Amino acid sequence: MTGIGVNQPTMLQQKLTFAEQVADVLKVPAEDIVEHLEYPPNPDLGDLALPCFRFAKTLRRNPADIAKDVASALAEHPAFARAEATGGYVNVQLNRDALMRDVVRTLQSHPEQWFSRQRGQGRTAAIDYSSPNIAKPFGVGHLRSTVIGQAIVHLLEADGWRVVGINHLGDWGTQFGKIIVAYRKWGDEAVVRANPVRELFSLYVRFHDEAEKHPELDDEAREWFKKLEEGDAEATRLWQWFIDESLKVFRAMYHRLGVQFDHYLGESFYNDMMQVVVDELRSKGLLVESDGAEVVDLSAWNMPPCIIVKSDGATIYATRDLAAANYRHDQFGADTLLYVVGAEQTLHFQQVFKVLELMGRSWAANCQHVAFGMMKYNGERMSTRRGKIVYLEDVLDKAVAEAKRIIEEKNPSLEDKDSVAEAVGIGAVIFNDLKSYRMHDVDFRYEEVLNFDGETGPYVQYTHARACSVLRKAEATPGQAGSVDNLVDVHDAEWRLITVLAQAQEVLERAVDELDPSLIARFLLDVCHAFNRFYHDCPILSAEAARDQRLALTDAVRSALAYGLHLLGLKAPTAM
RNA sequence: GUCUCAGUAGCUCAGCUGGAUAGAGCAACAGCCUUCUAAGCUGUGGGUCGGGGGUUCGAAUCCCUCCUGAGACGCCA
Repeated sequence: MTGIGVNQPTMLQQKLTFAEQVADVLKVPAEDIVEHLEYPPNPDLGDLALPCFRFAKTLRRNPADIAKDVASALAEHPAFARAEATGGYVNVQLNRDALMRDVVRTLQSHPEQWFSRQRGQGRTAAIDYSSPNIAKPFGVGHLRSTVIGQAIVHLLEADGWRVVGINHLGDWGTQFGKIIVAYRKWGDEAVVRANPVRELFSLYVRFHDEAEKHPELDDEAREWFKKLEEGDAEATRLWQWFIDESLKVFRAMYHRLGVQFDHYLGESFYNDMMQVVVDELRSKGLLVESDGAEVVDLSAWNMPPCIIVKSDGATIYATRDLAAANYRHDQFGADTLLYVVGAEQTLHFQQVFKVLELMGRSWAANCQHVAFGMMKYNGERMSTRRGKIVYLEDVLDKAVAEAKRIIEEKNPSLEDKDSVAEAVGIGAVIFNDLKSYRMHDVDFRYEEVLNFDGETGPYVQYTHARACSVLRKAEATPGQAGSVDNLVDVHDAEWRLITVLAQAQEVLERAVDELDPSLIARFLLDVCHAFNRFYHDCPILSAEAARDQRLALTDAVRSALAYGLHLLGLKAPTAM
């Protein structure tokens, strides 16, 4: 366990203290013991537990005896209030006062320190996320890459990384030939200007309909894309116009979602870097001719070949991704490249990463495809071509309207109803997408997104607002409410809350290591549940001796939730 | 066909670097607001952890195999 610089009283530190105290007894390095410490299934048993069965073989003693020795070794240390051997387990109870003081004090003033020890110092990650296609609507399908990516940006930054967020817009390819053809045939400038993305998209859908009956349209589209590649003035003008209009709509959507990028770099940005990649591959002898195309043979790694130059001489997305990877490494100084892209592109990224390795890029090992499952609707795959898509804008609007309805019903005197409704409605949508495992496919259901009860974004936001409300009633300043200087007996509900809050660092580190925001989402739900239980069981303002410590604890929860919500990209209204 | 990923309560999921009676939420039912925001809290019912083998003191978790679903499998991204 190197790297714990400051002597932080997090649960991680408690574990380390435990491990160091018993390392001699078990004749095992402390860091190995930390790995095996766990939380007892039932809080009555204790706060931390060590199963001793695994040490039985090497020590040639039975687990129950080992547990007894471990327990007596722990009894000597002030951090532990009680250590007990039960069967092959050692259960300890921590010193409540000490941990509570440190959790609350740190959290009140510096929540970011409570969550992290800045392991990413000196590292830079470039992360590719959202990356929608120009002239196509922003559907709920794109939500996943967008919100997962944005949350990962926050997680890495929280752990000390420098992060470069990149929106790899789909602004190139034969699809633009199609849209140009469709626009020239059936489009109307005024109509497009009024609602650019939706109108361009319906032209695109119409193109596909008509092309089924009139295949010659496809040839026309190819011709127009070729003109675009050759710099034809008309083609370029239309293409640029589509991009400008799309970006206006996308930026508005990102603003609503609280999503930001350091760079918008579309696929077309790399056009003039392609030849360099091809030349390098060729000079390194990696390219082989195959059916008229030039490919990198990957059969030694049990993968199909990676196509670099198509048989018509044009490059392809793999080439583009190679160029982009080099650019991100060289220009942004990124030592780690992340791609938040759907799981259906897994093979493609494996190929690209392998080719980078073959090109001798040492950092290829730090490239990672952060894959996620597919968003479906009514169990069916959404299809942009056929126009079968759920517009994200519609989803957000419905969620916000639902939030507004609930506010009118429950808290009609609330100030800033509209901005709170916006924060809560959008929070519901974002949280819903972040809370479950990335790799699962999700079937989009309105009834689920529009339900604000239980394990939802609004529940977390509500709990935060509730804590804020208590502080307001106490006329206390957030960040310095109450005090933990003089503690009176810590109630079980208070303690339960402390033990959850104390796990923040472990959770953040695991979320970073696994690039999985859902761990943070579930942690926040645990905090909320523990706080609401506490809120229900323990009077705060009307408490006598315990008033100060409970107020401080409430403030600590407020701080932790505000910070956690920020990590996930949700707003934290102080009232709702 | 090959490869990858998934399969846990009616539904959505957690638990998966092996450990103590498999946990939440939703839905259903039953309680709790003259007291700090009931978007809350408590309780009840609900499980062959896809099936079968194996490893182990111990398997939802690791290995093998089969079944089911999704995705990928060369000139789209």
